[in-house]
Parts: sequence; structure tokens; C-alpha cells
Amino acid sequence: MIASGSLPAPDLGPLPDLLDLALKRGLRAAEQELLRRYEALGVRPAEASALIVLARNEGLPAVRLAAALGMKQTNLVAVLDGLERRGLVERRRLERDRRAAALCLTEAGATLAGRLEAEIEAHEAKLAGGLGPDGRYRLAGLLHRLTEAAAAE
Amino acid sequence: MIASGSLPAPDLGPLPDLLDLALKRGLRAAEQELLRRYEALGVRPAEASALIVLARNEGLPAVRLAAALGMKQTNLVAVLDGLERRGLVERRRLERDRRAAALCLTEAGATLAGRLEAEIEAHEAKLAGGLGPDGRYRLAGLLHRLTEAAAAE
DNA sequence: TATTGTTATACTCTATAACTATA
DNA sequence: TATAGTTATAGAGTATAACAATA
Repeated sequence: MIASGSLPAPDLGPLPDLLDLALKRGLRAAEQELLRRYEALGVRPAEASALIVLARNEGLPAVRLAAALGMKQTNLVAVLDGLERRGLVERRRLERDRRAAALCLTEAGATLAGRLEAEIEAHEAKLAGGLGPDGRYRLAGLLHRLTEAAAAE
Repeated sequence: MIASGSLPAPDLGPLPDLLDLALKRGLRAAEQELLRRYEALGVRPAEASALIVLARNEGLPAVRLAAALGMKQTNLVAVLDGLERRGLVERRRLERDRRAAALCLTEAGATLAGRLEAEIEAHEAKLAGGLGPDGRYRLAGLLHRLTEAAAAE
């Protein structure tokens, strides 16, 4: 039997023209490009973001880190567990408020955070390079207007 | 104790400037706008896409529908189960190939597919309206270039 | 041997409820 | 009473492995 690849493609109607689809493709491609860089350093995206924020905000409590990353505090626990187990982050219990813990990078964590920032810079440069002069600026502007339009009403 | 909302926001470094974040915001906003329209008609996004494709490709087998939607065939089963249970789709076993089933919309399914296409049209018009003249065209072009750049190498 | 449809399963991300110990 | 951290759990989306019936 001939493989179905040789059959005519189904008519997808309006679906291929949806702006949503172009956004999804762009985001997936961009995310995977960055994901490959993160994976080369052995971290998941949420771990990378946590390390980068902690590198610039030593002693931040988990509740504020979660808010900064747009995560539920409850879902941050496993992320911090993994980072602490690998010796990248320390939870230091505070004396003045014994409920809270100050999240601090170890030396290894700080080194890794620096490498992650370099990867982000290279990632953004690669994307911007494909968009031509002012492309990045124009894209960001259009995306902002799109976000506003979609949320309107 | 004063709520943490009054504390200075943490320094997020390069994270807020990531093009990925702008893409994510735009996609989330667009998807949720469309999701609200789908929910008003009682369907999930994958169900809506399946109905719209089947409306234009009567008798399509599941293996080709899955490929058209970019889904794994295994994950399409539950979607089709739900649509069939609600009397929107029928699996008609073929005589010439008794492994396969022709997926056909019922009358109710075809009516719903038409309504879904109208919602998609309204959705796209709302997004395009927020982007100004040629905005949609320019955004699609930039997203295409971004996708190529991210996938390069 | 390959293909269609299917079940079972697992992983990621996200979300809610409820507990503990502190304040 | 409210907050910080945690556990348990559940949903949606997506992934692989393996099976039965059929080609």
C-alpha cells in the first residue's frame, strides 16, 4: 500500500491562516532554540529563570521568586528542590521571620547563572539577526498591539 | 504585616526583554480570546479544529486527520470519542479497508462547524483590527522570518 | 511486514485544596 | 487572622510502547 504521504493534503479551511498558528510556530521555534542552549547546560527553563533572577536578587524569598517568574508558589517547590539537591541554590532559614527562607546561589549556581545569561544573549542575537534592521523593534511593537487587541473588552 | 505588593520588584535581568516572552504573551492573549469563543459553543480547541477539517474533508480517516492537526493519532482517540458521544461525528467502518473508519460529521456537527468558522473569522478580524493597516501582513512576515531564524543550523 | 485504530502509560506544565509553623 | 512553605492531587497537552485486526 502506498504511504499516505502521497495523498492530497486535506483542506484545512481557515486554520492555516490563523494568526494564532503563526504565533505558535514562532514561539515553538524560539523556545526550542533556547531550550537546546539550556539543555546543553543541564537545566530546565524554569530552573534557568530561577537562577537568573536569584543571581540579581540574593536572599529573595520563594514567594517573591514565584511571583517574579509568574509561577504558583506550590509549583516552585520541586524546582527549588532540584536546584538545592544539585548544590546550585541554598534555602537559608531567616532568624527574623522563621517561616521564610532566603534563597541564595552557591558559587556553582552563580557561575551557571552567568553562563545562562550569555546563552540568552546569544539566543536573542540569533533571533534579532534573522529579522533585519529594526525587525526586533517592529515585531515587539506589533506583538504588544496584538496582546492589547486580544485582551480588549 | 504589609503585603509583599509594596516591596520593590525584583531585578529580572534579561528575562523581561526576551522576545520569547512577548511572543508568549501575544499567543496566550490570542488563544484565550479564541478559547472564549469556543467555550461559548461548548467545544475544546482540538474539537473545534477537528470539526472544521472534517467539514471540508468528509470521510477522512483518523490517521490523516491527526496528521492534518499536528496531533498524535493516539491522542486523537479521546477527542473523537467525545465528539461521537455528543452526536457530532460518526465513525463509519469502511468495507474496502476494514481497518479504517471514515470520519463524517452529523448534521449537528456540520452546523456547529459552520458556527465555529464564523467565530474564527470574528476572532481574526478583532486581532487584525488592533494591528492597523497592513499590520497583520507585517506581523505574519516577521513571525515567518523569526521561525526560520530560530530553526536555522 | 506495514498500517489503522486503540489501550495503557508517563511526563510536563499548570491549577486547587489543605496542612504546618510561624507572625 | 494572615503569611511562607509544603504536600497531595488533578487537569490538559503531549509523548512512547505495545496490542488486535486487517492489508
